[in-house]
Parts: sequence; C-alpha cells; structure tokens
Amino acid sequence: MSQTKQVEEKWLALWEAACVFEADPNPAKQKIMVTFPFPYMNGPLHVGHAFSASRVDVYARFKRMQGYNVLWPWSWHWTGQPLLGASQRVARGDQEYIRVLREVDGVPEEHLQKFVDPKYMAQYYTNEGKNAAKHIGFSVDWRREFTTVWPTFQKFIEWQYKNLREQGYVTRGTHPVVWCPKDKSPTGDHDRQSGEGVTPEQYTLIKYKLVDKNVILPAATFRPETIYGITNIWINPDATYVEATVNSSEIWVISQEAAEKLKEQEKIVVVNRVFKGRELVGKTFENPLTHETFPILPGWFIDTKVATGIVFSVPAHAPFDWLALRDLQLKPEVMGDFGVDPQVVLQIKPVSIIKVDGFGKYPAIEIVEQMDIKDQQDPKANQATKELYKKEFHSGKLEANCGVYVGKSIREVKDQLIGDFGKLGISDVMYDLAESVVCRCMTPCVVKILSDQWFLNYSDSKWKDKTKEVIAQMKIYPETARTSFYATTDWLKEWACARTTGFGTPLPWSEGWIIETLSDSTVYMAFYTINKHINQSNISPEALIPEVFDYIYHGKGNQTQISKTTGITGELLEAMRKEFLYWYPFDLRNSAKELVPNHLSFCIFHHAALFPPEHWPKGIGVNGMLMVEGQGMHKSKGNFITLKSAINKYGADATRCGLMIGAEGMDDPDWRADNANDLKNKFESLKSFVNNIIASGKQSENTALERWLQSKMQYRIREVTESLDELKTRTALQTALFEVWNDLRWYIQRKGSINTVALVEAVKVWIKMLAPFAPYMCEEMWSQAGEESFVSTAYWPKFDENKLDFAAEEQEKLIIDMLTDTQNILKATKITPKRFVFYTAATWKWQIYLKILEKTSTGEAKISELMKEFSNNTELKPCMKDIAVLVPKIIKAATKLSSNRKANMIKIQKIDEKQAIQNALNFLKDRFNAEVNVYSEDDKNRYDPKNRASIAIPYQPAIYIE
RNA sequence: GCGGAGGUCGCCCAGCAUGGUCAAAGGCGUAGGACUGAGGCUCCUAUCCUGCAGAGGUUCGUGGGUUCAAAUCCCACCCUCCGCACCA
Repeated sequence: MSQTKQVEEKWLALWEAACVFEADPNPAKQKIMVTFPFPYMNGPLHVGHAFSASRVDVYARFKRMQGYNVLWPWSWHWTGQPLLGASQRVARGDQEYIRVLREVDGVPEEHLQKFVDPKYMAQYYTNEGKNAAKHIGFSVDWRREFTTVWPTFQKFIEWQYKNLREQGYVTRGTHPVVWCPKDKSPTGDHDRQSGEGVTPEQYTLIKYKLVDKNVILPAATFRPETIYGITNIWINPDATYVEATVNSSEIWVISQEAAEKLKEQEKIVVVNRVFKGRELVGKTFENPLTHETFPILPGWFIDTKVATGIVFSVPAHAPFDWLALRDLQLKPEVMGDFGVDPQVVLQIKPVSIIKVDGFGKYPAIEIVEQMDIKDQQDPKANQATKELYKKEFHSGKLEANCGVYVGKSIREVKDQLIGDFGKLGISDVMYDLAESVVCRCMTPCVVKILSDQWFLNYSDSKWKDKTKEVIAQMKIYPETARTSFYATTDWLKEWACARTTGFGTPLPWSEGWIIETLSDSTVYMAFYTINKHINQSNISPEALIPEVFDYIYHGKGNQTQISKTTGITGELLEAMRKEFLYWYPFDLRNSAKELVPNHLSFCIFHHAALFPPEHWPKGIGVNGMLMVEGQGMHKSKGNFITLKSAINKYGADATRCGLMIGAEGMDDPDWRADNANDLKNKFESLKSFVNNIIASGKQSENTALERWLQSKMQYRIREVTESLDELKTRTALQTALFEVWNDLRWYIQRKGSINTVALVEAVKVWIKMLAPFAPYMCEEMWSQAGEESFVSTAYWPKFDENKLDFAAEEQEKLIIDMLTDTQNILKATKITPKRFVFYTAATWKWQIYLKILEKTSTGEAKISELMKEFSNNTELKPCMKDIAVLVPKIIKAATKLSSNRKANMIKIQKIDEKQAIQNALNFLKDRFNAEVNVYSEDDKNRYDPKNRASIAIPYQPAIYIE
C-alpha cells in the first residue's frame, strides 16, 4: 500500500471512530446545512460528481473550522427507468454494454452476473459510491443516508404529493411523448438507439373536404395561416393512402403510415380501404374557411412518412410548392397520365398573403430566382425554405385577404389562429417526429399522446410569483446565475410528474402511476433532518402517516394524538420536530449548471409551495460541467473516469485539488491527468517542505522579515476566507496553495534558513487553510506539527489587522523592486557584473517625497505650488536646484502607487532604507554572485565613481554596477 | 429558434462591477542553471517585441465610440459553450 493510501486509511478510520462529521442539534452553536443532489445509481460515482460535491465538502469543512455546527447528509437516487433498462440490457446479453460495465465501471464478474436484478445493480453501485465518497474525504454524516426506494422515504414523498395536490398544484391532462410501440413506454434520450434530442412537433391539420363527397383531406402544416394562400393540394401519386373512419364520425384520407400514427394520438382509426395516391389526382376539394374549390395535383416530393402525407400548396410563400407547380406548368402534359386536363395546372396563379420586408408580392418565386434553384431536387430548395419561413415568421404581416387577421404579424397571431380554427372545427392536431427515433430495442418510435397524465402545474402564475420570492431572498453562487433562475421560473410549464414504469413512489391516489425522478427529489433535504431518528429508532413506514410529517414540518396537529395512532413516542416526535427546526432550511445546495432548468428550479418551486419563508432555501451554488482533457466526459468516448479510479491513481487530496483548481463560477473545469499527477508530486514535496520546517523551527526571532511574513499571511487568510465564503473554491485554493507557498519560499530565501518559530507558525496557518482542500495530508502534517486534535476541527485562522506591518511590507517591497530594477539593467546592458553598489536617498529628499505623497493622495500636485512651499523651508532652500529635478520624478513615481499604499506610506513616514538593504546584503550577494555595497547619499565617504547617488529617491535607491 | 454563460499574452485561467496602481496575478508548458551516477521529482532564473542603466513600443474576439486615460464604459458585428422537458 502506498504511503498516500496509508495516510488516507489512517485518518478515515480516526475520523469515523471519533464521529467527527456526525452532527446533532446544538442550540449553543450556529448551524450550516449543506447538500448535494443525490446521484443516480445506474453507475459509479465519477469525477463529475466529485467536482460538484467537493465544492460542497470544501465549504462544509471550512465552515466547520470556523466553528459552525455543520451537517452534510448524503443519499442515493434509485427512482426512474434507466436502472431497469440497464439491467435488461445485461439480461439480454448486450455485449457492448457488458463490456462497458466490466471495463469502465470495473464491475467484477460475480457481481455483473447478478445485475439482471436492477435492485442488485443499484445496491452494488450504492455500496461502491459510498465507499468512494468516504475515501475522497467527504465529511458526511452517514446516519441520515437512505435510497429513494426505502418505504420510509416513500412515505415522505406521499406526504409531499398529498400536500401539493391539496394546494391544486397537481393537475391532469394529455401529453405527447416519443413512444416505443413494443416496450409500450415513453422513450427518453437514454433509451434511444438513434434520434437523441428529437421531440414531438405539433402539426395543424386543415380539414379540406372533397367536393361532393363526405371525405376529409387533413393536410398537415406548421403554417396554418397560409390557408389563405392555398392554390391546390399535393398528393404523392405513387404512395399508398387509406380511407379511414376516424372517431366513428368522419372519413379521412391519409397516408398508410399516418393511419397507424394517429391510432396512438387519441384517435380511433378504422381503415376502410387502401389505394394509390394517383386515384385522387385531378379531383377538386373545398377550403372549409372560404368554401373556394381547388384541384388536387401530383407531388412526387411528398413524403408520406411525414404527418398525414397530404400537403396543401402555397406557391407564393413556399419555395417547394412553387418549384413543384412550375415543373408541372412547364410540362402540363404530365396531367394527361392522370386523365386530367392540363388547363387545370396552367390556370393556377400564386396567391400572395404575406407582406415581408425585402420581398415583393411572391417571396417564394423571388427567392427561387435569386438563389437560382433548378427544381425540387435542388438541395438549395431546403435552404430557401428555411430562410423564407424564418423571415416571414419574424417580420411578415398578413395582407388584406386574410380575414380578421389582416395586418397582424405571424409571430403574434399564430397561436390565436390555431385556436380559432380548432373552435371552428376546421382543423385538428397531429404530432410527429422531425427525424426518426429508434428505441434501444430497435423498434422505430412514434408519438403517443398520453391521456390522464399527471402534471405539476408550474404554469400557475401564483406559484411562479412565490417561487420568485424564494429566489429573491436566496444567496446564489455565483450571483450571475440568478438571471437563469428567474428565466427558468418564467419558462417552466406543466411538468409530467408521473410515469407508468420504473422505480419510484406510486402516486398515492392514482394506481399505476409512479412519481418520476425529477419530481421526487425536490424537498427531500428536509427528510435528512429526521431520517437519523427514523433509522436509529427503526420507525416503520406504516407509522409515517401524513399527520406525522404535518406535525414535524408544519407544527400541525396534536402530539399526544399522533403518538397514540402511530406508536411513535411523543419524545421522538418532539425530537424530530426540533431537529428539523434546528437544521432547516439548508444553507447551500450545489450542483452543475445543467440542473438549473430542472432539478434546482423544481427544488425552489416545491419549497415555495410546501414551506413557510423561514424554511426557504438560503443558498444555491452552480458550477460548470466537468470536461476531461478538453472534452465532455462520456463512457462511449472512452474518457470516463470513475471517482474510485482517480483516487487510486492520484490519491484523494490530489484528486480533490485537481478538480478544485480547474474552475469556479459557471466555467467548465477541465480535468487533466497531467495536472492531477503534478499535484500529487507537489504534495509530496510540500509534505517534506513542511516537515523540515517543523523539525527545525526553534529560533524565535522578530526581525522585519518575520513581521513581513506574518503580515503577508494576514492578506492570504483574508483572501482565502472571503473566497470560500463566496464559494470561489478555485481562487481560494490557488491562494492557499500557490501564493502562500511562494511567500514562504521568499521568506526562506531571504532568511537563508528555515529554523524560525515564525515560519512554523505560518506553516500551521497554511496547513489549516489547506485542510478543506487536502484533508488527509493536512491531518498528517498537523499531527506531525505536534497538534493532538484534528485539523478538521481546528479553528480557522482569522484575519487580524493588528498583525499587519506596513513598514515591514515596504522594506521588503524595496528589496524586491531593487532586485527587479537591477535585473532589468543587467538585461539591457548585458554586462558581467563584479560589484553592485546601492545608494539610498538623502534624508532631505524624504521630506519632499512625503509631501508629494500627501498632495497626490488628497488632490492634484501642482509643481509650482510645491516649489514655492519648499523654497520657504530654510532647510531645503539651499538645494532648490536639485529639488526642481526631483519633484517631477517623484510625482511620476507617486502616480504609479495605489491610494492604499500611499496612505500606508504616509502612516509609516520614513523607513531606514540603508538598514533594510544592509540586512539583505547576504541575500543580495548570493543572488548576484558578486560583491554588494550599500551607502546612503548622506555618507560622505561613499564609493561613488559615477555620482549615481544623486539620482536616488526614496523607495528607489540608485544603482551602480561595475 | 428561445433562454443562459463566455471570448485575455503557447495552454488553463485571474482582472472587468468601482476606467489610471495592467505588459496584465497564479498554474501548466518551454528554455537555462542547481541537485542526482543518470532520470523523475524538487529548487532557482527567464519566458510579447526592442533596448549596453532601471526605458520604450505593440497587445486583452472584430470594428467603431466616450474619455486627458479603456482589458475594464457604450454601440454594432463575429465566434464558442450550456439547457430546451417527462429524462437522469
């Protein structure tokens, strides 16, 4: 076992033995409750989970060290269909899938065989997940754990839905879904062989009538407004159509495919006879709106797989229609084949109904000519159609021949028009898929309208308003994500909240329906607060009647009474109520940004509905999606990294930091194996760096250098603390790890040794600041520093203004600036130096320097005024000539200083530059590998062959290099 | 299409709210040096261009504008990423 592994095992065991992360209510302490959306258990935890969850853990550990009573509970999501689907694939012997389980997930053979049982599979991944979560060092209180199929949890969900329904948030209706006729279930993206992302599209069917016959030709369109511009109907003469009785009342002519599809869309379709499309060519039909009549023409471009296979023609506005018509008009004799008079075709004139900017009367004809489209087969025809439809939709206005809709833009009138036509009984609705979708079982999918579907009515405007109130009072990390929450709240509509298959909690009032995944995971954070008691006291699910939850969560009902009916003791009821009141609401829930439009928003909606304002969520964190080596992580791409494998390879600390250093805010972090490996190595050297210091730090010194170090550490403490408070985990880690390390290195270089107590103190602060990120390593170092307690519960360092030392900072800055300047000169001159001489500014120059600082920090520094002031000073009067040169130089230097720094410089007045440089002499000699001298400009006997000293100004000693 | 987030010096990224302290932090990479038997690791130095004295020049998606002054403010444009539903 590697050393890293040993350290991890050791501290994991010690934490568990000491129950460090088990949190119980403690009125004397302020609480923080943090949560992470429970992961779905159809696979192992991966580094993507670890990224979002590590942010939670870092925050939890930080707050715990700050003295808060921190609760971080965790659970497992089993609800839904994919677990069943996965297990079926194993049962079916799907080799590709089994290979992935074996090689990517690393499932051992003896378990793999038992995956035919979905619950076994889920339990396997749950066990694995818990192990990984523990090893990565998440500071979780495991006593509150559950899975969503536990009957006790399901009682909670039943209570939740009973409550929602009583408030009228659960409604019933119909809903179109992509449907597998073989599986008899909705086919989500996960269940598809092909056609990912394809959704049902709604067509309007205009019910044209065959003249003199009681037969309807339902022509499908996305643009029902074009009914006013119709000139004919297209039928594919070679395709198969049927005449069918629909809903026992009407006779429809539709394509054979359409007849099957409509059967799934709440229509009773009885096929009476089957025939070829050519039979209809030449017949006339009537527009149900205007009662005008038009002919049916042959259109070979009509695809009967799309919608009804009947299309009405609007040649003025549809490029395809125009092209088809033009082709026919060029060869009208074709009509003879159908026994139709060619005149029928030649008489057709396009009817203009939409005025659109940039086009004349017949946009379709114009665009066909502009783009030089030859015929229906020309690929440019599709492009032209898209372009024109878009233009007409956005800027088109309906013309005078469009009835009551005249002058309206299509965008504003479309929905109204569809509704009107429906009411008039001249239209119907059909759904179809824009691209083919094939189920994993290889069956092509269709659209099915689910009737009696249960919905959560997120359209309810009162619910939306209340949800916005919740958002308004919430802290959102980062703040920029707030707009997406508001946008989502506005945009959410009815959500189908139940389905007929998969794991989950049955709807208590409607048999056969199971509450779906995203709907049973909205307020379960409240369940954590009491599940400790349910687990420990073995409360039976039967006892968890709604009144119990009403009492705990809403303080309703009589405790004695409830105790009597359920057998739960009054004490226990009281304890659960108190536990809920202590912990709730949660202070942070963090997840990836893809959950904003669904899970996280649902969570807010449901809290708004079920809890009073004092229990509304306090904070939600959103982060980017983890990338792996610059690409999205997918099992199929072969770049899937399980948490377990990352820990094994890099260790928990390096994995955590590799993730945290990637990004913060909404940016997508990028996991790079090189980085993780690099961090692993860095931590090795960090440990020996720290151990050496701890072992040798015996000298208690207090020079400017120690004061500088202490001062510097204060700034680091402040930055790390403030960053963590804003969940800026990347900034915090970068400062805590790299910036502090650089500070310590500088100190050591300057000091030339590591044996000071001050350095040990700084290192201890460092360990504490790193502890939330790399807890194992820090516990180890902490104990090696002689500390008995856990660093996990040590006090977080506090920024202390009194420990700042501006003078020490300025002295150090002086040395650094001098070094930079000197190196700059060396670079420019390319000389090989034998000797360096530094000259600090004469005392009288300080008067001038400080005066100018004061002037520039309060307002503008005018040279003339300054000169006057200086000449009044008897002390300065003799050197007015030098002053005249000096003043502009100093003013220029002063403009480069921040106002903060200026204020500090004024506060400390003059620093002893010569002494400061003298103290650094050994360091400088070492650095330059040459002789180094320092003089003050005031020194009469200085070595100064080029009279450099005269150009020295405060904070900018003159330099002479031989 | 709708909604959201972004484009910074080889790469990852900080800065932008409150314009000047920004040639722009930090990490990675690269080069040189130290250490080592050698390598890895580690440590030091450099890393936009020019410059024989601490300086100058050109940069922050593109093009305009405001201002004494813009990576930061305004306008237009181009490009990238994410979500769009019954599915976790």
